[in-house]
Amino acid sequence: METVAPFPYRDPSELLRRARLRPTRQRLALARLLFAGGPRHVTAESLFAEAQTANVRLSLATVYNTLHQFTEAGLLREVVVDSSCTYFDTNVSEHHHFFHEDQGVLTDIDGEEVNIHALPAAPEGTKISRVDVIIRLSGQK
Amino acid sequence: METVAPFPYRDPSELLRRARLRPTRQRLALARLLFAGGPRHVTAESLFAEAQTANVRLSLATVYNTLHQFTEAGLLREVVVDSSCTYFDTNVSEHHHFFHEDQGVLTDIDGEEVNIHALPAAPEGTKISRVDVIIRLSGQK
DNA sequence: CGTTTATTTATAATAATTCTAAACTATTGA
DNA sequence: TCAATAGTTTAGAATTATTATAAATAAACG
Ligand SMILES: [Mn+2]
Ligand SMILES: [Mn+2]
Ligand SMILES: [Zn+2]
Ligand SMILES: [Zn+2]
Repeated sequence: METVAPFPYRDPSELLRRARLRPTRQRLALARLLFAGGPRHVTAESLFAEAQTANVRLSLATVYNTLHQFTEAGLLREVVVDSSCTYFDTNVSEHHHFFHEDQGVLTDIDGEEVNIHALPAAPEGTKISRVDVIIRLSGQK
Repeated sequence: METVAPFPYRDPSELLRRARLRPTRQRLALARLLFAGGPRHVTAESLFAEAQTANVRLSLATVYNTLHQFTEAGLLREVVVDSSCTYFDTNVSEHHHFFHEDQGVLTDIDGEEVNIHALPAAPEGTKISRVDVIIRLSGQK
């Protein structure tokens, strides 16, 4: 019986090649951390800490550079939920979020679980680049 | 024929009294700027600039203090759309936003124009404190 | 009034992020 | 294989929105 992996694992080198980014030690390590498991949400600081723990030696500046390069390449997307800190999401497909305000944690909501009925038209001369739905939660767990 | 004001004008002194904040020159001036016209969205910097132009002498620290005090009193609400800058909204009733990304401008969407059908349940032990819908726009106007 | 308490503000501190420029590394194509 | 080139990393400085500090000022209250 075949099981479908919970997340399409992408070979880090392949991924960097496609993004036209040189496969440096730092980028490979970050790609592994980001994409080897299931979908996740990180901040520059959280990913940096994780790299340290995994004994990957790199600078925080490289983490920022890489997160932005990956975002530009469409491998990540930014989620704005907190004005003091930028979150990056490895799930780039259309979906919305719970934001656990007490813990500063983002979790995904399945695409079908939020249904926006009656979206207003974009004003003259503009086009909708994205619709973000953030359900802010308070309380434990 | 009576016309309904587009926004319930609130007497600044009355407003401060109800919020249990002393009616200082600075707060009165900011309350006037914020609530005398129609609903609006400001940043600390934009409101500070406006005060300067109106020859109200106050410090930027007072603008920040006042925006937070007004928010705590329920006269304003924060809107998170841009990780580099905090927006405050004089419209505290339930509604959603267009965010004009090129200009950094927020505009209101009427409550009825967005209809979320099928909102997921809050995870165990949490409660929904707010649902934010941001329609991000690119392009002129 | 005079005393108490809240407010304002200049200024310093903080913190996330970006910038700079020098050192390092991957790629390329003779 | 190797030098030249172009891209990458990084320490450290700079930036920027925001918050903290603490002294001066103003409002409230009896
Ligand atoms: Mn952070
Ligand atoms: Mn701002
Ligand atoms: Zn997500
Ligand atoms: Zn609004």
